[in-house]
Amino acid sequence: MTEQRRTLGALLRLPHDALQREIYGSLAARGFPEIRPAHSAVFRHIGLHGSRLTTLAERAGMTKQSMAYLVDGLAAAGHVTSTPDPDDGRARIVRLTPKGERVLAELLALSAEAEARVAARIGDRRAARLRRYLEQWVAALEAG
Amino acid sequence: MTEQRRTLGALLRLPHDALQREIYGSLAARGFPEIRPAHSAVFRHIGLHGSRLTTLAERAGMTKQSMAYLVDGLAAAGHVTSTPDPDDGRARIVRLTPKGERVLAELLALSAEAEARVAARIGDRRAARLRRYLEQWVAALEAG
DNA sequence: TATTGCTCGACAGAGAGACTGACGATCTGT
DNA sequence: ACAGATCGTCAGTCTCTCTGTCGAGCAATA
Repeated sequence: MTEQRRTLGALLRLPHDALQREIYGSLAARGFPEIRPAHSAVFRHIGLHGSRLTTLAERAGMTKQSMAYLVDGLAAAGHVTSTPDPDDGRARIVRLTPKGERVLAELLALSAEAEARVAARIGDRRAARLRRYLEQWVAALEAG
Repeated sequence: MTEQRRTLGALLRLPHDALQREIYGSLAARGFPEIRPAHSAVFRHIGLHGSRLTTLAERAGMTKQSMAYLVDGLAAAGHVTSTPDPDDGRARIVRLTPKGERVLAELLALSAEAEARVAARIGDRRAARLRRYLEQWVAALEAG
């Protein structure tokens, strides 16, 4: 059983990858096989009434070009629309379609279900603490 | 301050990415800019006396071709060698060079340093619990 | 021993997802 | 009115992963 010590990086990556497989596997089974993990950058950051491409890119921490690539894919599959901004001739507003909103809802639900399964495996208390510590870590990161 | 609830996936991904940036940034600063995160799949799984390509691929959960791509890069930069297996004419044994061993040592050291910084930010006790809960999660994953 | 089937690693090709650089169109502040 | 900043796009590149195919070598058996 000589448990070799894993790096913290690996301890984050392994559960993350498992979570991702679960969630996007279920999403595919529920009728959205075209949604890939990278698309979550759009769903996570898009506003209720739409957002600019540049805003999305900024929030997701990626280039406009990369975000455009993701948005194009989602637009082709009918999950978002991209319409001209009436207030700015250069800009376009990306909005979720009803189909896209269903996907977002599914993603949030699947995420919650996955978290509940984790709680079932390691215990409610521990799962709650795990979340809290991660939140604190993230807060520290964001503080600088 | 309307803290919106993040998914557990995001709470794993954000610290993971930050950790990765820290570690590979420092590694570059210490003279190994050619080592990229994907290469850790090799360093993490290679045995003390070398391993077969197929074994590495299996352990890393990727195809032989993908592992060969990573190994080729490391071999070109002098971090590993790939020599014929005397016991099996088909196989080749991938081994760390002294340079590769230095990289492995740096990676482990940088990982430990990063973990210590986390402990400094969220507290020793919490960091220890965080690691323990993640280990339990991973153990549960491996159990099936 | 000869054959049959499996395994090892390589070759070729593809695709996702990120990047940089350059650019025309448009907005904004002076 | 103009200079400079910003919006999104076009074109090209790179990393990292995948599939499919294949020749060479190993192992078990008829």
